[in-house]
Amino acid sequence: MFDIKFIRDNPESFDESMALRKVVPCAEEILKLDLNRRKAQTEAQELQTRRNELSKIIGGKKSKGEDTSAELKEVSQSKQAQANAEEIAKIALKDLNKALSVLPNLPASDVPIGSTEDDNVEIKSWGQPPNLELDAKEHFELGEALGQMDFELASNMSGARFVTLSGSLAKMERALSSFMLDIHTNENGFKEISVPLLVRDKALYGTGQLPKFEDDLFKTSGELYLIPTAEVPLANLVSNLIVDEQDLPLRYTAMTPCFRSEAGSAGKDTRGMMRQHQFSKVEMVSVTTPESSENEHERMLNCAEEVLKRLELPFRVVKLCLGDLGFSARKTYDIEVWLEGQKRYREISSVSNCGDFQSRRMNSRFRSSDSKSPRYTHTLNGSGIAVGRTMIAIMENYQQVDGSIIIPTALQSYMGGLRVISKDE
RNA sequence: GGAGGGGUGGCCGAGUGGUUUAAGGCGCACGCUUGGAAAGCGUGUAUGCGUUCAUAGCGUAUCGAGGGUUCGAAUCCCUUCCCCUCUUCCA
Repeated sequence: MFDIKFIRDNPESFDESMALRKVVPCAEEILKLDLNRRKAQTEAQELQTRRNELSKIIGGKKSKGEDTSAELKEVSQSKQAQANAEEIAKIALKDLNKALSVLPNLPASDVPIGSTEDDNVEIKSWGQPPNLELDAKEHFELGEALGQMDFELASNMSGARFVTLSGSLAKMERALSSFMLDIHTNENGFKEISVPLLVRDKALYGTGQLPKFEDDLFKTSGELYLIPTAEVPLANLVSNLIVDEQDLPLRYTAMTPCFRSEAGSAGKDTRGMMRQHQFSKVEMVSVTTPESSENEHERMLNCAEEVLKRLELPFRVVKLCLGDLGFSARKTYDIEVWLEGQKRYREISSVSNCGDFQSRRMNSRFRSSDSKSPRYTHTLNGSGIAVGRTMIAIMENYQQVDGSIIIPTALQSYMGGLRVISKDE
């Protein structure tokens, strides 16, 4: 959501920035609504001022038993005009908010030009692809051969894009969740939160999933939606709050299942656990001052990278180009992990700085000593990291000729000391 | 699920149609006082929007939220959200 005052002052540069994100110029139309609203509001307020005066006079006169018919007449005459002005102002505000609510965030100045993921820019890489001597298999082949990953059982009860894990693979999902949360809470200063998995539309509006992306969400028969990421409940922890500057940054983390309808991704990653309706993810959210969000962004990226480093999984980091940028983000880094079975890097974490975009929608502010009125916070979110895809990476990169999986050293204590997952365990 | 009670400023709390432009207290900030502190005294202490060069003034709205009645609503009516108590059911 944007500051209407900013658009008022910079309509041309606003349209130019929006054009980068393939949004047709709309500043003129928006400012027209804004002008109508202000005109009508000013008119209504002036009439209200007079009405308030008259009411006070009437009150005074009535208490003394004096005649008030003149005042009553004046009020009744202006009543309709005021109601009209109020109605116009109300509709204009509604239209204005509607128009603003579907506009994506403005990209940061250093976001690369480009329209597809091929235009993303690699900024660093870590580790070397293992380049196994064997004919590397994909995770679902390995998992099914181990008898611990079953897509058919899941689809029988839930349909496509679900999986059941069993035995050591089921345990690995739990182990990874604890492993990641421990890093973020013990070393990175994030506070662990247990959050609701069902939220109202208001919360999803705050983080930007609504009103534009309802199709990507699962909605219950009531008014609640299943969360597509813990970013939603974590960011909304600060909605409608004014926090003290000294309490910033706020850093939250949570492990939750995430639910996505995957509308529009038919045919994409249909095999395996790559793209499911339900998956586990550890999420990080930071709430900062505008001055420190850039640094926090780099910090959060490091926090996510650290998980892969400990697991000794090779990865690279790309900066998303304009066309690949999410709706609420002004800048995003994706971490892509090497998958030996696919022989390519695949997204395993997305770390975004949303600037004040979500904060305006959520009305999340902070009070600082150098400003009389509260200012909007900046919000950042990042996967820390996707648990399901981490399992895929471990399986594919640590596979052995006999189909067993070596467990990364750092994870072994979380697996009760287990070092290898094999079929005859 | 059933019955009842309640949501007022940072906090507590008064207020059932008109000097409430929300009493009073606490907290906080500044000032006076003091050798210094406490106490005391004084002043100030919300947010949005509009107007504006202005984060100065002025206007307007906000007593959980949204509508309504009225010349006038914290107060009356309707809808809705949340909290509490009892009861019921349940992990």
